[in-house]
Amino acid sequence: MTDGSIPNTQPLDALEELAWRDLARFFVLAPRCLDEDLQRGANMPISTYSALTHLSEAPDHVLRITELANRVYLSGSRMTRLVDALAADDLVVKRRSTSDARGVDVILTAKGLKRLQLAYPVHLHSVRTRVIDPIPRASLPDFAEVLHAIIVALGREREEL
Amino acid sequence: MTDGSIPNTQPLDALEELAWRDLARFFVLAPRCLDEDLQRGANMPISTYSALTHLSEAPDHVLRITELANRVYLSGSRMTRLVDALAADDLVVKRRSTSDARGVDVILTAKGLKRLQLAYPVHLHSVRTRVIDPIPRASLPDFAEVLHAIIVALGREREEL
DNA sequence: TAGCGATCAATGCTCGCGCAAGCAAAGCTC
DNA sequence: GAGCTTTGCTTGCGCGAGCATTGATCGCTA
Repeated sequence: MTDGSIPNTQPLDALEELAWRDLARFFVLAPRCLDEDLQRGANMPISTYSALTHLSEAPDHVLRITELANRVYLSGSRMTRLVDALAADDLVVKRRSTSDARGVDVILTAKGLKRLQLAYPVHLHSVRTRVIDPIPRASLPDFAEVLHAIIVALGREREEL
Repeated sequence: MTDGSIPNTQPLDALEELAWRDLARFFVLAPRCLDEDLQRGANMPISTYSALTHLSEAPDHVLRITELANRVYLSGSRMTRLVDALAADDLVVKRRSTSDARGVDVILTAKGLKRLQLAYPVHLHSVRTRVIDPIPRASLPDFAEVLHAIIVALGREREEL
């Protein structure tokens, strides 16, 4: 807090309570549901899909492990192992960075791209069906804006308690 | 699909993409953030908090393990172990159900209630700061409604693919 | 240029979680 | 009421994820 006011512990009113319950349900159910869809339809976990996607969007299909970890919201250690697994399946190639000998370049292979292209429509359909299409088009702009405000608030963590 | 149309794999437009990205960030960041807050402020993981809350709201502060698992969105096996841990700390008591010898009643103790009451303001403040307060009051009704539509869509899983 | 702190990745470890199997009790059907 | 099925919980196990440590390298500064 920048001022000396009492921390906000006003109980949630009925409407806030409702919104909160659904938000909580959302962040429990959504990941599971989307992951299951992708698993069933393309035999691929979301973490893999996300990593491949970010690689496919990167210049030359190359990213460093740390950078990839940041974008996928995984820890560095986890990404090391994920990349190892992908490399074992020839979906990516690991190569010592030439410019920085500490770093490792992760390069998407043709096989990896193919695999991603196969999974893409499955995931897209899943996201549409489960999440996007249920949002009435007219409500979308407002919804996106509110959501963004929440994300920003989540982002500025660790001030006060 | 009930009709014979092609599955919806229309790529997301710009606005949908924006909303989707923030939703995805939300369900990654929100649980972490709220869990960290509660851990730091009350030394309690969210799963424990949720279990204790549901118990405190149940008649006589009693719930069966399976029922508790359903409400907290955990598997039965996980709940068995969680309840064991809570029982080890005397926050709950396990007792063979009298009406159904297969079942186990989980009963919130005075100590458990006390512990919950200590954690409550911490979590409330966390939820307010991170999530609820960033929502402009005027947008709340619409937001809640849209969110609920999404939850419903998430709920009716496993039709088509 | 020698040294020091910061950064990148790899590795060992632990934890949370679900699944599958097992067991006991309950319920159902003939 | 004997057997099959279902339900409720427990237990063994594996997987995904983060943390802490280590080692190599980089960059900055005296």
